[in-house]
Formats: sequence, C-alpha cells, structure tokens
Amino acid sequence: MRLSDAEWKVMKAVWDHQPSTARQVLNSVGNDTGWAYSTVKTMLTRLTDKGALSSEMRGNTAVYSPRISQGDAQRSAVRSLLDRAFGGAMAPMLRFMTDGSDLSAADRAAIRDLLQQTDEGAR
Amino acid sequence: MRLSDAEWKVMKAVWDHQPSTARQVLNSVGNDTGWAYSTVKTMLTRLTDKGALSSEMRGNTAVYSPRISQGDAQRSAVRSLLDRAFGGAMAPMLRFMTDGSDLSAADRAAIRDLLQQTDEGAR
DNA sequence: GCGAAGCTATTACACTTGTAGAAGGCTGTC
DNA sequence: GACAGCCTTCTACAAGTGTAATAGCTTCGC
Repeated sequence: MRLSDAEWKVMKAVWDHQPSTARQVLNSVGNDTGWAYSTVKTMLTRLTDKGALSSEMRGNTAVYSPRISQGDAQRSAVRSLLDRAFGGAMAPMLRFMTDGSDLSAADRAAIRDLLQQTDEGAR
Repeated sequence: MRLSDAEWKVMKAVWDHQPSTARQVLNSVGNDTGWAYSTVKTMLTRLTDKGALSSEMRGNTAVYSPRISQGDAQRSAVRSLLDRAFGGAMAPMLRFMTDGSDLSAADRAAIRDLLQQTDEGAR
C-alpha cells in the first residue's frame, strides 16, 4: 500500500481519531493544509477505494475507519525507501539518520558505535 | 529535490558511473526495467531540467553528470519520509527499522537498547 | 413547512510520472 | 556516396495526485 503525501495527512487524522467523519478530518488537518471540505472528501473516497479505509454510513454521514494500521503503513514506507534509495541495505540508511538528526549527540555517537560493530560483523 | 522511483534508478546508474551517456544508463538499468532507450532519454532530460544532472555534449552525444550527491539525495529522502510518515520523530522510525530487518538479532537488540535510553533521556 | 447548513456524489482540471514512438541528423564503413 | 546504426528532440498518452466546484439530497431549527 503506497500512500501519497496528502493521503498520509488524512490517514494520520483517522488513525488519531477513529472512526472519523470528513468534517472531523477537515478540522484536524484543515489549519495546516487549507483544504476545502471537498478535497478531504475526495481523499477519503480514494483511500476507501484503495482499501486503506473502510466507510460506513451513520445516518446520512459517512464515518471512516482505518483498514491498515499506522504501523503497517510506516513499516512499508520504510521498506520502500530502503529499497528505492539504499538498495535495501539497512546500515547505510541508519548512518544517514545519525547525521544532523534530532537525536542527542550521545545518541548519535551510540548509533555510530553500533554501526561500526555491524560493519565489523559483516566483514 | 524529490526523486521518483524511476528517477532513483537512473540517478543510481549515473552515480555509479560518472559521467554516463544514455546508452550506458540503459545498459546499466535495462535488464532490470526493460526500458526503451527513449524512456531513459526522457528520464535523463527530466532530471537535467530538475537540476539533478548536468549534461554536456561530447561530439553528438550527451554525457550526464550528477549535480547532487547520492548522499544528499538519500539524506533528503530520509528526511522527507521522516516528516511524512513519522511526524519528524526519529526514534519511532528507528524502532520500525529494527523489526524484521536485515540486521542480525544482536544488532537489533542493540538498537532497541539504544532507543530505550533515548526514551528515558526524553522523559 | 421552509430555509440554512451540512452531507453525498459527480465532474474537472492541471501537474507529475511511467513509458515510449517517430522523425530527422551525424558517422563510419563498404 | 549510400546505408545502417546510433543520437537527438518532439510529441503522446494513460494513470496517479492535488485541489476543488457544483448539484442535489437531508435535516434541524424556527
């Protein structure tokens, strides 16, 4: 399951608050994105068609629930980046995560040590 | 600089062998992709327009060189995934990399320990 | 019961991406 | 010097993405 940028934003809103109506999603992401209601609705429809969400009518209003977990989506996004940009090799990707990151210097040093061990182990 | 799937494949070929002609790129990726020559050429033109490659005519043949380093492209791809799918938080992303990965069990355990420290540090 | 407000479904349109064919220009070889 | 082969540039087209307007149905408050 491949999610586009806009789809990620919508999915996050639904993961955070399940189930959600279109209105609720708009309230959640609207400030950030400036989207129109109908934009959100289109996204929700497309995500439902893709199988990422399920929808159920409650009265005359559709409520949407995730059909895939955030964890699965994240896992497959990482996997896909790994394959696309790093030839599937985990270690080099970790290495890039340790530069200029949000981790503390100590954390970064620790990761770096870990990677060195990985390298030595592979040799 | 955002690279699409196909663009990544082309860029990797050029990074591996600089500078490269369209024919060389095709030889490098053609087996894998089954692309036509003109497909590669289109990609190279688009990448040049985007500023990811520079091109220079050598005789009647264009040779392409990277204008951005593989490292920079990787870094920005990681950054972008981090923002899109993990709200910019490094630790959760690392956590997903430690499940079902190519790293050895020992490596994964080590990363897990590291993350635990990160969590405690943040508390 | 009627109007406002909210909901749905349909349609649209520009841009990006993947993929390539076609037409026309050089060049090396016989 | 003509033809094969390789190169370039132009054009195309379907699918996916971002973004939304619009039209018509429902419902709640007065």
